[in-house]
Amino acid sequence: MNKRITLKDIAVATGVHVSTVSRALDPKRETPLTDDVVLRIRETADRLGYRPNRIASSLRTQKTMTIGVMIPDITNMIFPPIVRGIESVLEPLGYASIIVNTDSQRGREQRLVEILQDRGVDGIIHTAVLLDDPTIVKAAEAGLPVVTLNRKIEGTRVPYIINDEAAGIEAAFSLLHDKGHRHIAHLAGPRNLSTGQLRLDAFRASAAIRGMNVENLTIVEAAQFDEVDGRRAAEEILIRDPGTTAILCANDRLALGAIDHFRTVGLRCPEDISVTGFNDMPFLNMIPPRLTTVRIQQFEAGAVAARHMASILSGHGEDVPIETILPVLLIERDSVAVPRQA
Amino acid sequence: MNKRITLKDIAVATGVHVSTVSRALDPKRETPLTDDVVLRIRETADRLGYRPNRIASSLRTQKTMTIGVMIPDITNMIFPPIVRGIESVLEPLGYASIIVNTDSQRGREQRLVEILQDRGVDGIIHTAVLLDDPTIVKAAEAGLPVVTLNRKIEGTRVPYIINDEAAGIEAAFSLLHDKGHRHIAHLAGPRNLSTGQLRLDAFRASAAIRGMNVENLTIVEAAQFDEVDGRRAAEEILIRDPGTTAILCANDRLALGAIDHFRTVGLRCPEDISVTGFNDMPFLNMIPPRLTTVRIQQFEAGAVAARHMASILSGHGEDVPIETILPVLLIERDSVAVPRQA
DNA sequence: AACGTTTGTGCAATCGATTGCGCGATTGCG
DNA sequence: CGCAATCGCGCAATCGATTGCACAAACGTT
Repeated sequence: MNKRITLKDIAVATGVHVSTVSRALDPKRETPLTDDVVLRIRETADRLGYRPNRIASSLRTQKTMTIGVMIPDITNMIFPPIVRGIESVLEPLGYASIIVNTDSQRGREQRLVEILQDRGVDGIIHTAVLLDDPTIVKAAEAGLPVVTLNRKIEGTRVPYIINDEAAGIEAAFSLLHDKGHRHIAHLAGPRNLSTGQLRLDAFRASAAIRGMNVENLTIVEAAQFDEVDGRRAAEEILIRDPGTTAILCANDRLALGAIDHFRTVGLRCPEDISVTGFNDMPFLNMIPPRLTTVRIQQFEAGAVAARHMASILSGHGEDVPIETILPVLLIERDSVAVPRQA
Repeated sequence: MNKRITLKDIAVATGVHVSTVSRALDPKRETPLTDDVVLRIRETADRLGYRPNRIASSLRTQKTMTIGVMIPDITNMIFPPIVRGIESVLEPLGYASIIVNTDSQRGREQRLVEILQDRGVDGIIHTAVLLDDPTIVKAAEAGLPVVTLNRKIEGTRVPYIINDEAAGIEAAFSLLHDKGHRHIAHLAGPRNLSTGQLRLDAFRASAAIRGMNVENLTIVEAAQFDEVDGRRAAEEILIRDPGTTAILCANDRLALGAIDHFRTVGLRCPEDISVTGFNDMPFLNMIPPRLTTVRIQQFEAGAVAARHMASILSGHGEDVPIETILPVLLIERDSVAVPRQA
């Protein structure tokens, strides 16, 4: 167990003071040093295999070069690309990230923010889902750099990156409407999640601009963004309005569940009923009927968030826009057709 | 920006020395203290909202309560459950984890180990894939606690957790053989990845115990564990042995690719050719034909690895077994049938 | 030649928590 | 009642890197 090399070791080896070694090894050196000394120090440093102790450095400088990444659940397939997007930007800059899963639980989220702060993260990238979580807001107001994904925090200067949910819903709605659908139901996500609420609002807006009576729309809210609730909600939609010819779902998994329910009651998609999803998750194009859906830019969203965070941390916080809206893309596949009796 | 509370602040507030405060707040206190003092300190501590500075603590104790988790790629769906399994154990114990993606690149892996060591991680959990990566071995030999997943490191005392790959392959082989298949090909994974090699070996073994000529087996190796290579390799298998009635694939994605290729050449699965996968990845049961595959315990594997790591870190390293083999489960679905001309 | 600048380096404090050592006070025992 | 053992707590060093300040040497100026 050979001891780690420290500045002191190098200082002794070269016969200078540790402060000089520190300065010689500092890339953006403030104090002038003789080239000769710098060279000698550099040389012995990597001859001895010196690796700076980040802990000590962090203690002194109050910077850990670590950022916290809060996500609901890494096993949800839409998040890994976001994480990689973040790291694609932050890792080259020397930052490491601590990823925590909130499981969308308020209490847990609060504890995790504390944990991250205890560890002295330089900032937090927060892929929010809960519509109201005061913890992260408080942290931001206390001066911790925060960037959020999918979530606007009103009344603060916290930058946020969101996908153009409204445009995505509108594109899907437009497609259904253009095909001739007039009985379009919405299988909504949980209203306490930002994406659930936003997509619901967008759905109503799309209906409204086409002169449809917003009051009469069939809208059923799922409790979870999963297949089980998709099935349940789809069943309820058919009960509430048997004349439904198309269902615009708040995400792919709900759509998959809905289609599965239709199968059990003998309805075929898209012949009997059209369905659209949202997210375009991996392998979706291998599950029949290949779902028409809206693709969002996950990797890019993470990368943008990370770039903004990096700007803030390097003191250029004023350059980063409060709002960044990423474009989405309608992916037409096989789950939409003209309504049966048009 | 209100300053953080430190031990010194509490010391001043209660009129004792910081060392006393430190001891009073230490749950496993070595030095005896008056209950009164402890109480007063504890009380003022959380009145002031004290949160210990882990950085300072780490510097002094040489423990960061952080472990590094190295995985090939978090966007590969089999890894998120492993990560959650790890965290389910480590987080309650006060550990945080830094997750890094190696992308199965040797050079990258080496840099990442260094990065983790620079950050003073207390240990590394390494979900290995590359069959030979000297970096992690060196780190382990240098005294860093290491536990590996999916990978045995010969000649060391590094504990490893593996799924019972051999049993899984044997189960799949046995199923195919029992159905009457005698021309069973293997669509192997990359040989430089541990799972690729292990499953290939197991395939040969299964064939051998049934008296089949191991030399004559049709085995094609994919360069990547993905659908594209699955298609390519499947095509080659049919060229090499048109009489093939079943293909045992080294993982699900290869199997999916293979089936896709069969579709393009007019072969149906399972009517014309049977296929098995490995891993039982999410949503696999929604992709037709529902693949018969071998389920591995990802979450549990991560949890076990974490438990072993925790044991080592708490000084009970001698209690952890070098080898842990997790059972697998054959999941029979629809991609296997009796051969066409039996 | 005298004096003010620069220039290169050392000194020492600092970040906040931990911990071996030791001192004074209390307790126990004979 | 005296001495030793124990107890409770303070002192100060320590972890390793960073950085404001001081200081000496070298330089330039008049």
